[in-house]
Amino acid sequence: MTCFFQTPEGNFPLLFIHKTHIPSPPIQTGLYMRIPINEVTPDIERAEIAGWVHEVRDLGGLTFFLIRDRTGIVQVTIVKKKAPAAVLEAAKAVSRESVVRVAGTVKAIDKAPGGRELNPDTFEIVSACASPLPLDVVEKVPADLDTRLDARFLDVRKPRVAAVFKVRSAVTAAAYDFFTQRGFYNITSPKIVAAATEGGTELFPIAYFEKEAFLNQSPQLYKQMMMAAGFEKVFEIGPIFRAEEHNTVRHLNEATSIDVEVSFADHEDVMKILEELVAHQYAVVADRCSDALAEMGVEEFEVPKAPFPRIAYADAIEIAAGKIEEPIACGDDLSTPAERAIGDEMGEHYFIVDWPSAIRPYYAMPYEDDPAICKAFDMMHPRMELSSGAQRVHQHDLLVEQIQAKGLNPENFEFYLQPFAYGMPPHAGWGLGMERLVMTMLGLQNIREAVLFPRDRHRVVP
RNA sequence: GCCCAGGUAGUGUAGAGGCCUAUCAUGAUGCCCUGUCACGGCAUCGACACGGAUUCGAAUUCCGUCCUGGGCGCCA
Repeated sequence: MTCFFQTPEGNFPLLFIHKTHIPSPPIQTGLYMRIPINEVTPDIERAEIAGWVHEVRDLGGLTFFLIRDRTGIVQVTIVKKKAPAAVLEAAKAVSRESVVRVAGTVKAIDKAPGGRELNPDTFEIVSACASPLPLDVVEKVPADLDTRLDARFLDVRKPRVAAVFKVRSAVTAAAYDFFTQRGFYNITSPKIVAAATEGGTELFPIAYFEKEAFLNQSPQLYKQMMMAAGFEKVFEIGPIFRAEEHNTVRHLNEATSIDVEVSFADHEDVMKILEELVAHQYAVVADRCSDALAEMGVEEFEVPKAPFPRIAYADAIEIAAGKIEEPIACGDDLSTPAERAIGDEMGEHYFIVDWPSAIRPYYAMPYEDDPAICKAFDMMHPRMELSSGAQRVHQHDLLVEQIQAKGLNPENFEFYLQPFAYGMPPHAGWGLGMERLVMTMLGLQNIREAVLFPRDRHRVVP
């Protein structure tokens, strides 16, 4: 028997609406007529909710249940002397984290969390939860990250953990908005590829029928092909795979990349797009995710302002040399301590520009007046690198020359080089690491906390 | 891959050769409790990663294996 919740036409309660959620009428499905828990307010008479048993406090004649759904938590109070026998029976049998359906009258009570509680005439166990739980959802006892990831579906039941992914969802949505408004085409490139045309990072080999194939490390080459195709402005948000055996708090073997490529543009043009995107994503989170931020205990959420400062690679090296013990010179890659030292000095998002051509990929465009440096850049958060990009070499012959200069064989780059011989416009682009963006935005200590199901050197499940 | 630190009830911990029939908290189960909000009280349940060595005696020392965390390296 289902209890129906009557809502006056056009008069949905608005008191406790989270900004992250769109106010919604009762959700009628084949199974239920329920309302989100954050819309259970003192000014409605009846409510039917469905959710998980967050906590139980049994005082004898009086039992308090905290019931949780994705929108919030409400207290359900059962008075032993007054409640129907069926309610008492279910309330006695139910275990924590079971799914229940509860319907009854809503009362305004100061003593209850949120100033309201539900006195049920219906209390139904929809799906019982086994015991003991692999981890404590209420967080009276903390769990190690490894334990949490092993039982991730339970871990993200914690409102504090779920908040990370509400923010991540908003960050993704903000990017789609941003690019769509600016006339970018959204593309999807293949993740199964035949060869490692870029060199550098290691690839995961896969079995592809009778052929050898790999998981793609980056959509880079495909973005560039779409420049030759005349799409002019493209973006893609998708997975990338790196078979590096790294073991750090800021590396993943499967990550999400926000990738952009723009024709008739140079590195400065796409840096502008990048800084404006990041500022926009922060602004959207600040505007729409205040509840999620509060849930995580983020008190000061500063939206970075574009433009971000630019610092030349040579000057960055100088800063690092003055701050760290190990020797560092022009032409070196930035070590982790060097990166951190420069970040401390800058104190905000910034770009490192004018990199030596020798330590950037062959497709980075050298400066015409000084080919020793190139039009490549990294976009940094004080804690780490978030993005790298460049104006690309679009001249076929120069590209062949640069491939050879890196000690690579142009014959292995046939499918990459072909578009460059048939009218390739000048173009520039970048890739931005989604997980690092969310990690630095929220001050997470480990990048794995920014991924639902992280893939690292040792973890392939769940 | 290298270096460091670890692996004790479901979860998080105490433990430094005999004091361990292993601490505390949380949890689960039972009983008491009508306004809790980390509810409270009483009782019960539940663990030394695996293999080997040293020793009269090992959770504790040593070796190996597996696993975990952190730092570094690697990283279009």
